[in-house]
Amino acid sequence: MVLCDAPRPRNANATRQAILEAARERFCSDSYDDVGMRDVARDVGVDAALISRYFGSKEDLFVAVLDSCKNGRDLMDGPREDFGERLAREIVYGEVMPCQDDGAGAKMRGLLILLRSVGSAKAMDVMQRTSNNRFFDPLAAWIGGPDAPVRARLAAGLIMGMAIGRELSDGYSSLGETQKAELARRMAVALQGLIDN
Amino acid sequence: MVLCDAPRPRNANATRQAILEAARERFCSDSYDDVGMRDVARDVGVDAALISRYFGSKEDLFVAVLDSCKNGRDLMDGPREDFGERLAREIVYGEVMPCQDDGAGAKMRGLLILLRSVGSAKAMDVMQRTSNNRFFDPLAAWIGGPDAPVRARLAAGLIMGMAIGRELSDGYSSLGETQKAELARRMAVALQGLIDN
DNA sequence: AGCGCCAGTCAACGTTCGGTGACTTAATGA
DNA sequence: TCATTAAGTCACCGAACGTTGACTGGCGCT
Repeated sequence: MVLCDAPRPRNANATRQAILEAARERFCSDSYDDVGMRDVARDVGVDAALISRYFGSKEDLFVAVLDSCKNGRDLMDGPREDFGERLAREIVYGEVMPCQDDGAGAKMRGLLILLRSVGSAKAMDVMQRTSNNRFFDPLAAWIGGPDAPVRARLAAGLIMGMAIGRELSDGYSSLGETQKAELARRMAVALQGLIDN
Repeated sequence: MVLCDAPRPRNANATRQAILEAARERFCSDSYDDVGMRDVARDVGVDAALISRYFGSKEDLFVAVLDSCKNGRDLMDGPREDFGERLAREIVYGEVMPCQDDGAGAKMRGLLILLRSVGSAKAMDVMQRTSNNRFFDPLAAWIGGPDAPVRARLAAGLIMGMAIGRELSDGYSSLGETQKAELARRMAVALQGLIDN
């Protein structure tokens, strides 16, 4: 999305930041393979060569984007007894997708980016590292207790799977409003059970 | 995997079938974008042009592969009260990945292929159609009852998410044997709860 | 044996990709 | 005002992709 046709003021830091944000937006809505350097460059209104210059390689850009996202830890702030409901609401209703700069879904952004690029061989290394450091491990630490790693995997699995199912089902568009509410309710219960139990 | 260096006997049907199987294997272990026509062709020991000739386009080949897989309905054969445990075992332990021609994971193959290519923009259309026709809908029908679609989404979500988590965690290699068992047990319980409840 | 058909090959096309190095242009300090 | 530095552009590379059309060679039929 080109925001302005006027020539960008020559400010390396600002441009670098703009590239990072454009890339973040792209990686939020397309997989690693489907995001092209030229796409990101066009969004910023800059030549693609500049991205290589600032960030090195595409993979480095991807890492920088992931680092720029809020830590997965933020998923868990809020009362523990609401965890399931908060997450379920965030996934079933629209706050996940849009990926605005500071929207309600900001805390989901890192996870969303990871989900988008699941299956991309080129991004696998980065993904595995990041998903552990930023998502599984914090979640397990937050859950606590002896079986925390196991329960974290389960909770994360349900969250990821539902987010993907949402993609596959085009935002659960085939479900009516009451069914959607029921889906959110049931997901909240299941999720809460996974971390409480 | 080239099985034989001797020139393939001139049999269009057999060759077509061989291409289909090689493609199925490829799509099982790599995403749509990461599977190249030349890769498949090399596996069969045939020129890539032949695939275009037989199947039309890459997307058509992908559709043909999905059609050649067992219907998702097969996931559900077996006693209903074992559903959770069967699926959990299949996902936590190794039967999903290998994707041999007639292995125990054969019934998971269609789902696995779908999961691999989640996120690929080029495969999205096919994926959405297939995942509904072959996976969500049969599962909902099997579950039955008023909230079947909702519960099917949840069960499918957990299954998909755990399968993906398995990818991200390199086969849950960081978990010990007892933790793995605990993971399978908890997943079985959660899954069973989603369809029974 | 000769012929025609068809499975399969080959070389090439046009595109797109990520990345590089040389260039131009704008801002800055003396 | 002018030279220097850094920001940004431009043309291009080599590789990979899916796909095409012309070609080749072996098989079966008469």
